Amino acid sequence: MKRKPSTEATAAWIRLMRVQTRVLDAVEQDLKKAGFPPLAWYDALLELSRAPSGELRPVELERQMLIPQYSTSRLIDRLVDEGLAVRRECKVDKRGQFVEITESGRELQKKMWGAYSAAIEKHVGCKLSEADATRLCGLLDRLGCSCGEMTSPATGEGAPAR
Amino acid sequence: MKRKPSTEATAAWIRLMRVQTRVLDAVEQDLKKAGFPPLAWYDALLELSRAPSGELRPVELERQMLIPQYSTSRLIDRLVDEGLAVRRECKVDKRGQFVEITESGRELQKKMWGAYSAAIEKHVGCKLSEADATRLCGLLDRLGCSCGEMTSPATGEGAPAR
DNA sequence: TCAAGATTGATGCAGGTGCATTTAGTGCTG
DNA sequence: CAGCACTAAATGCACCTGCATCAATCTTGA
Repeated sequence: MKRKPSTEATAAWIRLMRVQTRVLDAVEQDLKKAGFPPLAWYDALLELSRAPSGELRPVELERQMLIPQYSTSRLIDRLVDEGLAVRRECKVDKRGQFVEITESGRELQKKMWGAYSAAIEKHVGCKLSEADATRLCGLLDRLGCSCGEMTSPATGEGAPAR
Repeated sequence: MKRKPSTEATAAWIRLMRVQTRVLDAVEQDLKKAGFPPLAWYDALLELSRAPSGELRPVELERQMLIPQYSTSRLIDRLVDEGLAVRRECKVDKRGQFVEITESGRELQKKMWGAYSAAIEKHVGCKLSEADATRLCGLLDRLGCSCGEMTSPATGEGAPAR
């Protein structure tokens, strides 16, 4: 009950850590240089904009984004401070609330997608054929044990989940 | 000059972010639960222990670990505080210094490798065949544009580079 | 040889994150 | 309906990180 990982597994582990860090840093930098906020903001705005009436319970957002509760709470604080979302009270459960994306939030999300998608293409897309990207997905999925749905169509907007 | 990433590339991007986060968190948690310090400490100790006489210039460590200068400086502070390394003056360049691993540092590094390697096996190794691990390495390397050497032999100890 | 510039390492500050706890409200059970 | 366990969200604290900057030293080239 103390089996050692194979050399190959260890190599894969190292690659996974290094490459993710590099690619993420590169994409975050591109976004920052274009004057945009961090990716986490985009993710939250995307989730909100996709929600039925542009609003979600914080606890939903938390589950979608796979980040801890306090982290969600503070992310919402920042979005609200910037006027990208508003907190609305939840009448059926007075402990809770709704967070609703504002028009300004929707605009930012759309503008960010331009820079974001360009960064994905630059740091991932153009380095892999579509077949290889699919292969990579398959291998990664095995590690993550299914991490969710396929990506969306036409408007196609991707959300990571740091 | 604004080509969009393919659906496949976007999916790969998302997987890369999510899976790395999950696997890293899982490994860090295992280490923490076993009462060990963070992975970054292990990486630093490993680099030091591999160095010719167990000592390196901070600037070397920085390059090995691919972390920023100030981060290295503070990591060394912590190692020194815990008695895992000592700072020694550098006579040939009075701006600089050497950081030398202590016996206690070497012991910790070895003990950590037990828990660390078990975690790699648990969260990566046992989910992929060796051939798949190799394929994954190949695909990831294409994104990172060569991220270094193969892993070490017998004593085999892996270092990421967050 | 000496001033300009590069390099090494540390640090103050602002902000982000994890952890534990708090506050408030819900809902089940006896 | 009283009590108790549970869930939603916020927050105080410690620590970590990034950025900018500093002080000290080295290198260089006129």
